[in-house]
Amino acid sequence: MSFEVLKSDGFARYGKLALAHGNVETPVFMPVGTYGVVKTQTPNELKALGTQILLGNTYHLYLRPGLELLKQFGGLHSFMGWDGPILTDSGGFQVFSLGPLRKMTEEGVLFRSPLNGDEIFLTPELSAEIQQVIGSDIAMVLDECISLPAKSQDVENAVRRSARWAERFFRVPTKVGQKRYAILQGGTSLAFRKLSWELTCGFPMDGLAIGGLSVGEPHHEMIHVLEGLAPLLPPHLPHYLMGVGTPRDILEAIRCGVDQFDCVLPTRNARNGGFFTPHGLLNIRNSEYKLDPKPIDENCGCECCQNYSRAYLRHLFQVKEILGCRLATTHNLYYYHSFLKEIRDSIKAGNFAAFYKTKKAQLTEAYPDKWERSQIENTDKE
RNA sequence: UGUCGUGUAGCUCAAUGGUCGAGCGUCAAACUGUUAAUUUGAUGGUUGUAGGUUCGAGUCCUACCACGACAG
Repeated sequence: MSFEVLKSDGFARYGKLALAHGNVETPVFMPVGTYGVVKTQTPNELKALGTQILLGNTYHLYLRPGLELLKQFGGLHSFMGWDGPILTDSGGFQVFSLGPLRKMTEEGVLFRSPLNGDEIFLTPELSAEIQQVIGSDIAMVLDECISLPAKSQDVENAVRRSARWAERFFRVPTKVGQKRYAILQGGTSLAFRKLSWELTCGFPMDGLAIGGLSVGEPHHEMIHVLEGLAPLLPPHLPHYLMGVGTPRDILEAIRCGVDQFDCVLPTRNARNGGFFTPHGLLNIRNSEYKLDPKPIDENCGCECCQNYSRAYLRHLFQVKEILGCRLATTHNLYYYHSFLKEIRDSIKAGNFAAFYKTKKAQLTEAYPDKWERSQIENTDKE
């Protein structure tokens, strides 16, 4: 068994995932390193922050540096100097996010490279091949992700096409040591989510991902899907919620049995001056921090909070010095990894339910979603 | 002291005699399997001052003020 649930509390589980490049304790947050680098951080720094496994991207790595170079280096691990586990996304998300630069067909997706306009035809088989050359510990099937809200026919089409692509993906012979995850689609409809599972459950998967969430729907709709899905997810497989999310989203998803997460929020927000704290996102560029000698978070043990004031960090962003991006990324990843560790500890200790209750109250206030924020604004106006 | 030139947003500059704009700055907001150290929005003006010509002046005329260049 490569995945073992060591303790559970409701649907929440603490587990161990054994991969070719080491073991991973779950639930786990996987920082996004699209191009074979978590922007601003070295592998050693990532490890020190508590990173267990990284995410890389098939589509981007295929464009640059390309297969020839990756083959020459024997894969991404040795190329980037990271000896821990790597999960690669299949390029499915780019099908969705690259918008007008692509053309969908049943056979695959025709992309136009944003770099030089070259045509790239990404198929389930090619995605599998690229991920094998990359040498990731976990490869994802190529799926079709759509934005929400969507017409029910479009959601169903995405579910069915993703399943057909998954079938082709799993026909490609496995590479030794590489796990493969299937992906559920279905938008916010539980009926389509169930259909997606029925069409997918026969494939020889090592893990199951939930895709197509956090793509425009309100927080409570995402939670609704996760709650409905929780009893359906096969308990012996690791569950991966793709692209999610805020600390609050993650807490809720773990309650619903999710084991793995990835998200650009901690790293992207960092570069835009957004620091994650227990009290919400702190925008260091705001003038209220101009003279503030306090650290971002007094209770945080990261290098950034141990050594630098808000005033200094704001200064770094004002003058666009790279160190600002670095320190913010350091802080945010430390925050995410520490948060996940707290959750793992609470499940291990058998107190997840109580932990969830107090954290939920805090985070609901600290991280209201777009829909809730507009409610709050309307209340203020009255 | 004289001659010439220049005065428009915090800064650098636009604007046939016909509603003074832009970039940067400043202040905010957004960001969920990264096309993103990005994007969006807001703020910001007695056009150096005082007169004059004109239906109408940032623009033309006069004086003054400030700054710059050159000449003594």
